[in-house]
Amino acid sequence: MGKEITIYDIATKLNLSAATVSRGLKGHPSISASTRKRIVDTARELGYRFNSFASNLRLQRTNTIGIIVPRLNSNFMSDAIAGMEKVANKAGYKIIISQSLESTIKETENISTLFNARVDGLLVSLASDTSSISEFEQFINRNIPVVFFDRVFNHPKCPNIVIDNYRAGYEAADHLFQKGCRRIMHIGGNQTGKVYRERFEGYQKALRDHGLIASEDLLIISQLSFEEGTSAAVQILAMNEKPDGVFVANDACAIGCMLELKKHGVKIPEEIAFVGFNNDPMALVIEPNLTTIDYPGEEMGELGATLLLSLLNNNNDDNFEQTLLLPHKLMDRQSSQKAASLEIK
Amino acid sequence: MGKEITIYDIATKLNLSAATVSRGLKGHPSISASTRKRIVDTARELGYRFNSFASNLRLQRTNTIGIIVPRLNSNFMSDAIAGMEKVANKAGYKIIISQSLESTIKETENISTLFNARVDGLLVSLASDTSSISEFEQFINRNIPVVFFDRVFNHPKCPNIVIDNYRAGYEAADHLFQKGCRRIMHIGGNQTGKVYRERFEGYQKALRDHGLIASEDLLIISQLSFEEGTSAAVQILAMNEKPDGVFVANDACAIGCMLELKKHGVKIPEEIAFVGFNNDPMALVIEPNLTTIDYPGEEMGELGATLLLSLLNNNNDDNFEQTLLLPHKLMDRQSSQKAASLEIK
DNA sequence: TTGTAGGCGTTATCAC
DNA sequence: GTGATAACGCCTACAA
Repeated sequence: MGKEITIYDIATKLNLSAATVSRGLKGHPSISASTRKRIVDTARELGYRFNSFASNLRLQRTNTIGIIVPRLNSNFMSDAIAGMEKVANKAGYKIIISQSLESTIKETENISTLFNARVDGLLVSLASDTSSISEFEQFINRNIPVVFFDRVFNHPKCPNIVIDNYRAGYEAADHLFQKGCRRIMHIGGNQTGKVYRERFEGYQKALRDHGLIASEDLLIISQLSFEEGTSAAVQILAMNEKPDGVFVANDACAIGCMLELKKHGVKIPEEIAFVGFNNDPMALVIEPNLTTIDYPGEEMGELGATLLLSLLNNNNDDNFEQTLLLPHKLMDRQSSQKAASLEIK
Repeated sequence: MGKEITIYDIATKLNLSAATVSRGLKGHPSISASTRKRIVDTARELGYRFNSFASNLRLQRTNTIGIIVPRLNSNFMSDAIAGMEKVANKAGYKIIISQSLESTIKETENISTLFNARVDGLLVSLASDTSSISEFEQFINRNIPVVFFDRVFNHPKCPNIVIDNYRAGYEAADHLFQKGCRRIMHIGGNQTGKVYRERFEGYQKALRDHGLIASEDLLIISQLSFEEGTSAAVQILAMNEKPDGVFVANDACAIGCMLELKKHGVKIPEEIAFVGFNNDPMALVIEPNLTTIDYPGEEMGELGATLLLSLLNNNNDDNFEQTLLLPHKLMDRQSSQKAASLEIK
């Protein structure tokens, strides 16, 4: 409640002008060292704090970047955000975070909040059923950079940071084939966005390449929660011709499914082999360990933030790669698992 | 790059004053419905966007709350933050998040960043080795509310939101005793802050109450990572007199330890029983499922944000409970586990 | 119901 | 090396 100290207060006390104080505080070269020291000391003494609004208002920028994600509380997202925070913080930027909770409506609200907050740029992973990015036009039209990551949307002005979900899906299914599976099932996510659709398409292609059919019976689409994994297992148990391999588009769901199958005596991977996606810590806990696609969250966040910052600083508006592919990696947990079980004996 | 539209542009276009436009946009009662409509329509037409700095500068508040946490990417934290975001967003507040990465130095930097960003209030979970909160005095002195959660610090002006770690530690150890354990080990975290110290003290008390000794041999202090769980297992395997029960102050570490012990043929819980802490999703994946202390992250976040907002709006500066205890719950996974293993047979 | 005027704190420009 | 001034866009007492 005590009145805030401004540069005028410092100026008055030192018989200087506010302009000089401002320059002194900023380390402007034209201020003598002794004056600068007096200014800085007095500022501290009086308990001065910089007023970033006034500065923002004057400079027309905020040093803030906005982040919109579907959910904050997933392993991948919190890693990604941790990476962004690191990079942004080091560069003197603050981050404002909001979550859409997978709702396009809430996403739209978040967009306009961040728009009004005048963030300097935006890092976005879309809600799963967002099918248009017209809401982002207001940013794009003003040359405020928007970078999509993970759940992306193609737009000539917006860089994308992703992994090659198509190839990863292909590799996952191919891996199961190489292990001898011939009835390979897929449990996939919402097909509105690109991510899960591409994983699915990669899976289909792998099956075709091996002369297998990706039949409808071998497909379940869900929200990929742990619980839906359990339900999927129930469906599998009821099937006449069971799959001998399952590629699940995320680990939590895969593990829910595996646990339920194991509970009913299904041998994994002998009877049904699994490949998941995300390399969730749980994948190393379940037995047998889950083979999965590793996918660098923190790195993706760092890269996204770095890219956004470079867009902010240079004006090379069109001088970027449209799509940045980060390497993913299939973590084959079979071999290590066999080694582990040998050790136990 | 196109010039920003201001209320003056709208005013000019409509032959009104800026004051009227300002009021119209805010829904001020003294503006006629028809005028308001013309204002709002014109604003939309011209692509006006509200300038929150100018408003902030004028109103001396930001509608922003700052959050400082040790790490963003833990289950508990991302739940807690998700809860805060929900509440804050609903109340029209933005959140700015920063992580200390368990470093008191970075924490101090974050504090001053948020101080300069002039957040209206602060939600804080401290770095594990922070032992003084003098850095927060600048907020407290200005009556900017600071609410601590999880990793808290007692200060007459700062509410704390926690669970009863002492009791939880007591219950965990007591549970092991009830299951028949008599050499009960503790793997605890950094003892600088209150959280892990209280869990440890609760454990000690339980042992004393049952006539057992909490000997030094039965204590390991670590950072509680998964990997340190593995190392702890190695230590246990090397012990002459092994424990028959272990209370670990978090699940990740407990599970790292259990997996390694299982790899070496130790039967869990028959030879060594475990109780963890956090109710991490992994606890339901490991076999046998891990008995653990459940601890509501999202709720704690919601409560923290709600409390902070109430402090912002009322001026009941001293009219709050110093410490809010949230209920925790010991999730006994033994019984369900036995049921599950029966089913499998 | 609407308008006038001044100020929130900083910084860039121009002058000295 | 330092100072005076105006401007950033909004809001609110006060006046009409």
